[in-house]
Amino acid sequence: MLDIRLFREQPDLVRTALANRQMDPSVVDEVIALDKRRRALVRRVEDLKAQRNAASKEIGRTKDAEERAKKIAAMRAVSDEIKQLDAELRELEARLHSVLATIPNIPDPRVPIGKDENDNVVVKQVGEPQEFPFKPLPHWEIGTKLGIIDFERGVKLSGTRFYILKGMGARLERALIAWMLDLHRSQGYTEIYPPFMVKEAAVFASGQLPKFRDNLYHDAEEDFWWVPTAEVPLTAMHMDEILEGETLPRYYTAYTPCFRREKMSAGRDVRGIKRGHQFDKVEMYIYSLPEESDAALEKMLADAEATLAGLGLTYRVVQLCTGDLGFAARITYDLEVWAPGSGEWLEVSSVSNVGDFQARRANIRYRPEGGGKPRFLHTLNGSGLGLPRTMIAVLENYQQADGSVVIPEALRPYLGGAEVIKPQ
RNA sequence: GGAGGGAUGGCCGAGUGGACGAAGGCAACGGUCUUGAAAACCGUAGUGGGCGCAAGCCCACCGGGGGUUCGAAUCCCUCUCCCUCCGCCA
Repeated sequence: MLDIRLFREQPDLVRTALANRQMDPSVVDEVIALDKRRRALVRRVEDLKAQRNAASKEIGRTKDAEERAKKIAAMRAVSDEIKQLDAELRELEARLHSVLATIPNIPDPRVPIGKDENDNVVVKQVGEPQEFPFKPLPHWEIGTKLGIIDFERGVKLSGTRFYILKGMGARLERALIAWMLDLHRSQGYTEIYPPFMVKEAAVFASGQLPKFRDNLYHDAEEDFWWVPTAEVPLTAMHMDEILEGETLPRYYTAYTPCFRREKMSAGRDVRGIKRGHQFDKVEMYIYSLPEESDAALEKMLADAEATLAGLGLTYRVVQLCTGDLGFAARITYDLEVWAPGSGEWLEVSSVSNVGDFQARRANIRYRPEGGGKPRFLHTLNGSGLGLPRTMIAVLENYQQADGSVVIPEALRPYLGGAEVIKPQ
């Protein structure tokens, strides 16, 4: 959520931001008009309330019954008007809120301006796409041949975009999760195990609602929403809190499954395990002082990179342009890992500074050290990493001519010392 | 699922229609006293919004949302959460 003052004081900043995001800037005028009307109404209604308060006190002091009745009668009209204006005001504020709730964050000035993902900028690449003495297979073939991914039974159970991991496949998934959590713990993050279903307010806080309702699963009877990412509970965890300044920054990491309808991606990436309705992810999250959030972004990016480096994978860092930036983000770096079998760079992590955007939605503030008014803090989120695509990269990069897959060294302690996955 | 009891400021806790933004205590902060500290004493302290250059004035907030009333922490409705007991359950 953007600060309403931005619309009053720097409307062009917001218009430009929306235009750079390839969106219609006319909502800005709508917000300004609503805000103006709201303030005029507030003034009127508060004026009447002040009148009423004064009169009520007087009535309380009036002993003479007749005079009292006269005063009460006079106030009845005022009270009725207040009631009516209050109702109007409520409606107006609800509208203003719902319009504001759908306006994305303002991109950081350093973000390259661009139309879509084609204008993203590759910042750096670490490693080179590996040369194979044989034709590397895509993971769906490797997984099937090894007997560690069962697509057919996944579909039998749950339909398209579901699969079963079996034997070393399931263990590899678990090993990756455990290893990532341990790595982030060593980087200073506190491990969190959150609920996987949360209430609507929690999903609103991180920005997935109301705009991305179509991509979320929720219970039809109760207010339960399946988390599309751990970012949701990690944001909402501190909803409506004022944190002490000296406890910042706070570093959190969490594993959760993520549930997404993928309505917008219908027909895309249907092959393999690249895009499922349910997938695992280890997330990093930082609550930061505003003045430190730039540095926090650098740390988080480095921490995410360490995950890929630790697995010995070739990857590149891509800075998203304004047109490809997520709703809540001010600035985002994607990490893309090379998948030689599929022959593509796969997005395994998205590291973003969202500034105070989520903090405003979630009403999370901090009290500056030494006292003072509470202020909104900054939040950052980043995957470290998305599991299925990491799994793809591991399988495709570590595949051998004989069809086996060598296990990255870092993971071996998590797999009872096993060094290779052979057909089972 | 059934029955009952609760929710008040950072914390504890009083308050059942009229100067209550809310007694009292604890904690916090500033000061007096002290060589220093403690104790004691004095004082300051919430959040959001509107108007204003400012000083400041006003409005709202006693779990959330509605309502009754000239006036609500207090009465009514509703929702949420917590506690106790019973039932069921991994």
